[in-house]
Amino acid sequence: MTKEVRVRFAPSPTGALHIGGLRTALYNYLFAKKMGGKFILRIEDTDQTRFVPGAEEYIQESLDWLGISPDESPWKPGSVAPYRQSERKASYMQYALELVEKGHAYYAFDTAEELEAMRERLTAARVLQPQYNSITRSQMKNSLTLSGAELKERLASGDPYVIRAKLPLKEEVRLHDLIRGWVMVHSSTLDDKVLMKSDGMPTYHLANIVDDHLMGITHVIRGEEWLPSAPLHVLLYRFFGWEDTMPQFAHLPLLLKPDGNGKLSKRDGDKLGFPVFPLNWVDPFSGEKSSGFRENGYLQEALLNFLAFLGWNPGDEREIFSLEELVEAFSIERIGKSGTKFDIAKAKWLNEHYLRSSSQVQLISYLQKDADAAGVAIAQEKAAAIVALLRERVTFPADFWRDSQFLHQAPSDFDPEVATKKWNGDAATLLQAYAQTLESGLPAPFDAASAKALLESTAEANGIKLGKVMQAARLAVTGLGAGLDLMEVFAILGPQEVAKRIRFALDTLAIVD
RNA sequence: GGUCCGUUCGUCUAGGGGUUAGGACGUAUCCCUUUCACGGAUAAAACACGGGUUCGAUUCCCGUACGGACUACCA
Repeated sequence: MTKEVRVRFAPSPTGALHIGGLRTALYNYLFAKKMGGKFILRIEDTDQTRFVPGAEEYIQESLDWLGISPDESPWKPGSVAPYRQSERKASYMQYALELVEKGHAYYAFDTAEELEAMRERLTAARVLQPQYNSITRSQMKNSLTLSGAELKERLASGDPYVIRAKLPLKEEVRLHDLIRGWVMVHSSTLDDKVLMKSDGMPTYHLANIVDDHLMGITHVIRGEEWLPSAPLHVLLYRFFGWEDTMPQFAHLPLLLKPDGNGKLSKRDGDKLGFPVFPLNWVDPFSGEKSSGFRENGYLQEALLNFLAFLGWNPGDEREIFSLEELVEAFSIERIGKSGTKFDIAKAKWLNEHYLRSSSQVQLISYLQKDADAAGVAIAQEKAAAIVALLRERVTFPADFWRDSQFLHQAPSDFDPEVATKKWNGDAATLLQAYAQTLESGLPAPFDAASAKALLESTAEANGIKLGKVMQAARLAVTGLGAGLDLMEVFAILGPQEVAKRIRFALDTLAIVD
């Protein structure tokens, strides 16, 4: 039997969870469930200067909303707790020290100014990549260049220092990526990355390797932006002697801007008018607001389906997948290699699909909720009729209310273009007669069929062709030139309201024949 | 600049040495219809370029171009 699959999603609580991060979380979840393994959430808050209050809760709420809650997390600790790196702080130093002892890391005392001076010197000497590496470290202030006595003294006096990885000068580092195959990088292009910062916190690189090891992570599924540092991570596993349990890597293609160039960013959403975050978010420091898919009316099933297909496909022609179906169909092998442009039109289409397959009761509740908020009471029967008429033509839940405005309130003005083109003497004559009939009281129930029959007979009695005046009738009653089946609208409004609206139109609209 | 990754219709993609290069979104047209949608049908639309390898390359290899990521005591 093989080892249980354990994957982790490891965001930093530095703000709202980006939609790309959410997709990474989804793929981790899908893989874990597919393999019968565990999906773990670890908060990577080693940069105290970037911590943003509320960001953790935002992450949690986003995952919960999508239905991909982690099996283990800070809020649901498993056997490898804690799940917040700030709470694991105490354990990292011993690992860094272990590397120092093994000769794979060293203390460095260089100040920010000295580092800057080094880079300037190197740049002046036309060194292409000024970096702290196997060559330049010999000229810097570190435990490799300082005398044993001075090192002891600096350490004892509490001089601030970092611990850097000591990378080999010449070594081909190979790593196998589940999505990209073998990736080869020469160690001479890597620099001596900082492992422990002077504030006593580890950097991503150290914390990540140590925690993945300690938490029994079997597969690291993360964004492509980590690919360049993956060779360093492989080296660290080797330094620790953990190579035989090193997780497998899968670097996901990035989500790109819809118009082509670059990684999708927060600004794109603002600019193009669609969200790039799952939920609304207000930055606690700047007060800046970002809108979310959820509040924009996207259904969680739709966002899930949309996200899953950004870089993955099942290999056949199915497009509509529930979370369970995604789990069933998912495989890392079918994740694409190239960056994916974010196309909101597809998300809208999916949303329409899921909205239409929602229950009548659910859709009515959307309408009623918005009506309540606007202080309008809609009889349940009327709401049901509205939803039935609208369900094939909405994209978002809020459309039920928005697109049924004219059913709740008589038009105060009329589409001028339609009025000019369609309003004529015949229409006025017919509607005048129709309104009169409606006002005189009707024997039969007033439904779409009887409303139509009555309109037809009225037209016939006046020698008017119905087709010529339907648009005018629509204009008179709704103020608009297009929309729902007019007779159904009449039925919902009822005879008295229809007559009243016709009277108003007759009084308001000028006849231009 | 350097390192690494990538490149099939506008977009998401299937495919893979011999195919009419398939699907979906979007777009257009037609049908349905009192309008608009829905639905149905149809159409336009792609293998970045140049060399190899091969009987044959969109598919394999190498270059070029283009795009992207990374290049912090951020993750």
